[in-house]
Amino acid sequence: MAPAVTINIAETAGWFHALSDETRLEIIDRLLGGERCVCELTDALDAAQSRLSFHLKVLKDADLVTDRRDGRWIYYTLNRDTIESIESVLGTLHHASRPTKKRIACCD
Amino acid sequence: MAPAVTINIAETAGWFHALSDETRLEIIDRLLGGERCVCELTDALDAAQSRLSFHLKVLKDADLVTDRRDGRWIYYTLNRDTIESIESVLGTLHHASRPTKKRIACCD
DNA sequence: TAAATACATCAACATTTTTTGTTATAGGGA
DNA sequence: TCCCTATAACAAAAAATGTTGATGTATTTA
Repeated sequence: MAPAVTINIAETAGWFHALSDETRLEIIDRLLGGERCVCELTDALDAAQSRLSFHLKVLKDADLVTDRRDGRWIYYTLNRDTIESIESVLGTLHHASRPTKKRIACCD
Repeated sequence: MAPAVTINIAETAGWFHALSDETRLEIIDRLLGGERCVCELTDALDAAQSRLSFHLKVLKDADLVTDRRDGRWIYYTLNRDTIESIESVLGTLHHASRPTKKRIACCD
């Protein structure tokens, strides 16, 4: 069977893993409204600070958010470039050339 | 802070979870070429049958693939409708209204 | 310079997921 | 019918993940 080279498996798995947790999706959802500092997110999600910090790190490692410090606050922002990259992977899955015919043989 | 109602958190997390594993992405990558039976995938991925069966079930439960039986073989196919739904979630994230200005106050 | 604030990091633990090995079931051919 | 193959299902072991509480580190303010 032809090897598959369509997508970067490891990078893609990393992105989807970062997006596969409800807490992290809640964070992202809040960030849709613009940048937020950690304290706002802990309030909004009613979560312990260390818990938020853990999830923010996962998102940051996956390049889904960026942060900037302003005084004692650190503001997190959605990284729309990465989201665009993920969209394009899904586009690949969606629009990949369909098979021209059904299977002919198998397991021989 | 405004509650977020933009996406269905639980459903979205489920989809992304199914896509967050390298073995499952490999499977999907092979399915891009058309439907495949389990034995072809075990050969291609050099994975035990029980392992493949587990991951195929995860993909099936997430509605990312469908299967059909033909004699002794069961063929798996990508479900492009679901992929389309996931694309649309990402579109939401990507195109969500950007904030009009920087933060004004925080944590007071 | 000491105290307070905002956040990161670490270690311990519980829970969930994944892998592996084994057994069960269904279809096809002799 | 009996046997062989393809695959699902189950159970136990191994690995990964998330939560919590304690501690560390910048930064600001008194």
